[in-house]
Order: sequence, then C-alpha cells, then structure tokens
Amino acid sequence: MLETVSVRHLGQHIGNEVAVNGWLHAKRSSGKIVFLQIRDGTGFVQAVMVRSEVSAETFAEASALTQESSLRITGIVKADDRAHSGVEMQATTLMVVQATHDYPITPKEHGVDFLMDHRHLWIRAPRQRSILKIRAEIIRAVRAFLDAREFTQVDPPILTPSACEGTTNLFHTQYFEEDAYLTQSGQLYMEAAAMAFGRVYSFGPTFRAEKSKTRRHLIEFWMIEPEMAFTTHEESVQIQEELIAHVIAHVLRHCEQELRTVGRDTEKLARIATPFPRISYDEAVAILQRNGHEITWGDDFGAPHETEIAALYEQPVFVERYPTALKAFYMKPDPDRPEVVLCADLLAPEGYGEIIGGSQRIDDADLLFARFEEHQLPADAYSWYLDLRKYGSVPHSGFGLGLERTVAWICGLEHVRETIPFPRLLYRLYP
RNA sequence: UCCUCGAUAGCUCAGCGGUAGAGCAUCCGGCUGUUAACCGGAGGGUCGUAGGUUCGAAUCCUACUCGGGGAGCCA
Repeated sequence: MLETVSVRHLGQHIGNEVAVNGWLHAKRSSGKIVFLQIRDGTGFVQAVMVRSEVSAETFAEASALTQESSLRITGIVKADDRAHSGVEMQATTLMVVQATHDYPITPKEHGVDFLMDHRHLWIRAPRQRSILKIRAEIIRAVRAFLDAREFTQVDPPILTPSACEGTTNLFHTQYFEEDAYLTQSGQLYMEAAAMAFGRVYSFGPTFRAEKSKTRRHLIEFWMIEPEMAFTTHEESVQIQEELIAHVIAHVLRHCEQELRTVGRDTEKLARIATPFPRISYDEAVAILQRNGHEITWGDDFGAPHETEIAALYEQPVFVERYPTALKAFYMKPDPDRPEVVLCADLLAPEGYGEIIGGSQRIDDADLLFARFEEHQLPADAYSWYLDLRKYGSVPHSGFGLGLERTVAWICGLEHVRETIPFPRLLYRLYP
C-alpha cells in the first residue's frame, strides 16, 4: 500500500507515487483529461487524470465524480508551474469512499442566511478554513506568550450564581433548585486565582444576553483574561501591547498562505509595533468635540466615537482613565484624580472596535465594600470576592482580550460571525 | 426595544399593473491544461404568509413571519 501523505507535505514527495485521502473540492473535465481539485484539510491540490494513462473504469469514475465526494487517490507528485501551489498529482488510481449528491454550497455566490444555515458545510470552504486556522494560531500565540511569562492557566466556572459586573443581561438557567447564569466574564474568579498563582489567565467562552445585532457582536464569544498580582495598570498595559504585537508577528510568520486566501493586506499588520499610542479619555473627548460631536466629559463613547478615535491611528490605540462613574465597580480610582479610574480600552485600527478592556483593581477592602453599596450589589453573594481584600490583598491588574474581534481585525473581515466555527448570533442557534 | 433594507427556480438575482425570466447548480452530449473552464440541449416555480385595491397583482396598500445592516450595550 502506498504511503498516505498530507497535501501540505506533498512538496517533499516530488517524483514519488503517493496516496491522498480527501474530498473533491471542484472538478473540470475536457473529454480526455479530468482536473480534480482535492482538499484534505491541510491544503488543496490538483490531481490530473489523463484518459490514455488510466483504466477505462477509473477514468469513468473520475469523470462522474461530484463535489465533496470523499475519496482516496493515488498519483505521482510533480512540480508544475501551472499549479497554484506549484505541485500537482498525476493520478493513477481512484477509490471513491462516498459519492456525494447535490452538495448545497456550489462554487457560486451565496447569501449570508443560506451560508449560516449551512455553516457545518461552509467551514470546508478555503476562506472559512483559513480564518479558523488563523484563529487557532492566534490562540496558540497567546498561550505561548503568556506561558513564556510564567502565567498559569486557570479555568473559571461557566455556570455562576450571579452577575460578575452587573452591567449586561445574562442568560438565566436553573441549577437544580437555584437560579444560575452563564458567565459573562471569569474576571472575579481570576482575581482569586491571581492571589493563588501570581499570574494567571483564563481562556473560555462568555455569554451576553444582549440583543446586539452588529458586525462586532456575538452572543457567545471567547475571551482571554489574564490577571496579575503585584502589578500596576502601567505594567499591565505594557504586557497588553507586547501580547498583541507578539500575536501579529506569529500570524504573519505562520499563516502566510491563509492570510493570502482571506485577502488580508498584510502591509498594515506588518507596521504594528510597540509602544502603541495612548490618549486619555479627556483627550478623546476634546478630539471628538473639536470634530463636532455633541459629547461632554462624563458621557460614554458610542461605536461611532470609538471608530473616529481609532481612525486617527495606524496602530491600536489605548484610551486611558475613563470617568469612574462609567466603569465597573472593581476598577481602582487614580490616586491623583479619583474621578477617573486606572483603566484602558484598546481600540483596534480599521474600525474593528475595542479588543481589550483592562484595569487595575481596587485592592482596598473598605473602598471595595463602599462600591458594593453604591452599586447596590449583594454583598453576601460576593463575600468570597470581598475575602480576597481581607486576606493578603495586593495591587493587581488584569484585562480581557476578545478573541473574535481580534481574529476579525487580523483577518480583515467584515463580520465576526466568520471568526468562530459555529457562531451564536441574535436569533440564530442553528446549526 | 428602536431605525433601515430585503424575501421570485436548489443557489444568486432581474422583472415593479397585462401569459414567470437569466446565470450558476442538476441531468444528457462535446472538448487533452482547466483555474467561478467553455460549447449545445433538457428538466426545474402556490413569486415568504394572510388580507385588501383593481377587469387583472410577483408588481400597489396593510398586518404578520423570517432574515440583512445599524443604534443602545459591550469584547
């Protein structure tokens, strides 16, 4: 039996006869010659079958082959300038594993609704495969970066007894006799973990029951949430920009083929370099006012505001020190200006919006308790969290990186729904 | 929740008051270098649902359903 080779590695087998297991992506035939575009998950290769060189049965089978039929094909690997990848197979034998009939996604344009209904098949398409491959490499790069800096991965719960931040709507469910909610952030648990491990990060899904219907929103999305003990806001921001720069460099180095398939202008990514520009909330408001926006100090930014600020820079830009009243209860006030908190949002270039939100956390027990009262949060439900400030509280900081928005930015996509294998969108739970 | 756009063949769309159309896909035939191949032929439709206007509605009006984009909220 011939050696089975991944399409990705065919170039190392020039001149040899090998087998490829895969699916028929497309076919073109011309009477006495058939061109079979075959994919195996690692790549795409063209097999050329000439009638005079194979048995009549094999040629007939190849001629009748339909899109997405599963197959095993053997052939001699040849270097050929006419092939996109530079390599093609001169087919010798063909075994059809299953003949497919009426594959829904044809090599033609399709609408979003149709494609989303067929997402389980759509992910076979070259473009979708490339996006999800880049997603996987981004995750790999984030982990490598954090692991190299002695972060420990700690997994927070997904089912939680109450809101972490109390700002957005949560998915409600039953936990036997109790009420439970799907997590919107693992952060408070990561603060506990940081006091146990020093530097930690979580990577998992989060859920927001908001009726958001835009290109930047998913109902279920994945976040990386690092949390660091004995770390100031300033140190956290430096880690954030190093992390993003590392991820960009990793993807540029390892996903050249995939970035080309999705049509990304890599020049813009190649220019990303630390340190990233920073502006204060105060400066951002002044800029917006100068540009004719009706915004006053103390107002929160809307999406158009963020887009306008981000458009001023080629790099991701940090917006620091928002008004205390706008932000979550746990953020530490600036000691010099208690009306603002030690926080920063990182806005991606090209209109992709906020990809990181981070802050230094309140480490003072009395102040945190006062915040609970101001925000009318149930102190009993959070007594474990308040414990963290009673038993060896330290200055600590952390942030949350939104994976899908990061993938959308790096891939240059129109919509985050393509950045996750099976997106959960408003009113869309299938497949 | 609000604003806005849309729903016609398996898919993408045209038709916008007078007998339902095209390209692709499918099936049949042709073609030895195709890259969304090409050429010839065939089959394929309660025009989202319900009501209304009209001699006549895919086309105009109303409601509803489903979907796209956006706001708010956020990563």
